[in-house]
Amino acid sequence: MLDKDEVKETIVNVARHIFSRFGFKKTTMDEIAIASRKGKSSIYYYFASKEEIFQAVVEKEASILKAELIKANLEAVSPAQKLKMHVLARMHTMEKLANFYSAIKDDYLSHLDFIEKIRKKYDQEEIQMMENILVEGVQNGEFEIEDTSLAAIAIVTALKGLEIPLFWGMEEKDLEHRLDNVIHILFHGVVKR
Amino acid sequence: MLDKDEVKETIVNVARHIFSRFGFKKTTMDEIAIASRKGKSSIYYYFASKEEIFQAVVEKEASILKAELIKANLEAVSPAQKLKMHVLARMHTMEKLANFYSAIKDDYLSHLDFIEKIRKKYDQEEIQMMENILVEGVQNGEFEIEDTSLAAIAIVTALKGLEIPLFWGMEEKDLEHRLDNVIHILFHGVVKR
DNA sequence: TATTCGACCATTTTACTTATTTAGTCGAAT
DNA sequence: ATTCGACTAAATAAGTAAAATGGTCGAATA
Repeated sequence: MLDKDEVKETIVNVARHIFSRFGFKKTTMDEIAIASRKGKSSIYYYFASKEEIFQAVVEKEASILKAELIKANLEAVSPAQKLKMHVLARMHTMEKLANFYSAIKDDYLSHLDFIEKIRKKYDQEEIQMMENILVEGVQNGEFEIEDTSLAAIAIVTALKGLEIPLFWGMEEKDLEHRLDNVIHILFHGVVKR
Repeated sequence: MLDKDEVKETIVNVARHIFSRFGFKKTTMDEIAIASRKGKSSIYYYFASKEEIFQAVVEKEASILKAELIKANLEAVSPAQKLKMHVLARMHTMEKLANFYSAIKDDYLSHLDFIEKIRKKYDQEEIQMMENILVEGVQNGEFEIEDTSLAAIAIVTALKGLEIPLFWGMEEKDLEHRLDNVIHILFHGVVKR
């Protein structure tokens, strides 16, 4: 017997899959209901509206990224390795999640406020994770950073900048090349004085 | 008496202005003709099609950026200053050109091939400009870079990543903050060993 | 009590037809 | 060499009726 939250999660996963094909507008509640093997009204028992399901999917996407980043962090041992793993895990996870963002391209503007809200929240968390890595590296003697807080913001900002072309379905093939560049910047810097 | 190329340039400038409001599809040749104070057929005397005008506008946008970068380069004296001026000039120019790219959002996919072609060409030139700055800095003793070629690609890639949010009309207010981060990365590096 | 369901409604979207606009042409005028 | 008005075929917008869709409700089920 599944409890309420488990059913909700199942529905969210099903919806995530469907939204990833043709976006928000072109997905119907009937589709979600059928794919969830439920009556439409049952879906409405768990979620108040299509919008609410959509928002749950967006949160799910964000939490998947977060989970992958935490996993990468735990697997790596040294701070330098953590940094590298973070960058790689982030980009490869975003590559997977890109389906969804690419599909909701047309619906993006009408959900901008919510999506930005979620992303800002998770950005803060990512910056915090990054700063922890950097602080550990400094204590470790592996890194030499003046302002870890600013550096964390700089790195996460750069990573966010890199992910966007992914969403719009361009230049995916260039991902590895871009990653090399980013890691090169982070590890060797570009201009040393 | 204006010669042919001057008239063409006038038309392109007028068209650039009009395309920047509502994009490609929602702009009519009659509008362009009226705004150019010409008959529609006269426009067709100078350009074979609406598409051709549009492409000329795209090239114009790219060449404006290039001109601004060259100007910034000439004004700065030291390589470090050139680097900083390049970044600032690029972002502030892109902020101005963002109108256009923001307006053609809906038409972007149908002109993707041409736009990408133009951008790739100018990217190459920008990377070359950047490498010249870096090489000069190394000779100067101001910079210490292992691979100036790779560094140039890395910097330009990072700048390109940063410009995209601008096109979609988001986070413009964060531009200065983002710029600070980028300059911080470039000048101080992030992780020094 | 917690959950599922079918029947139902108001609103939105689609499919289709018709009217208008638009990209592009052509021959004459300057 | 350049401009223009009149013209056409094709694309787009406007209008409308039919279908689909988001969401509700009360009864049924477990």
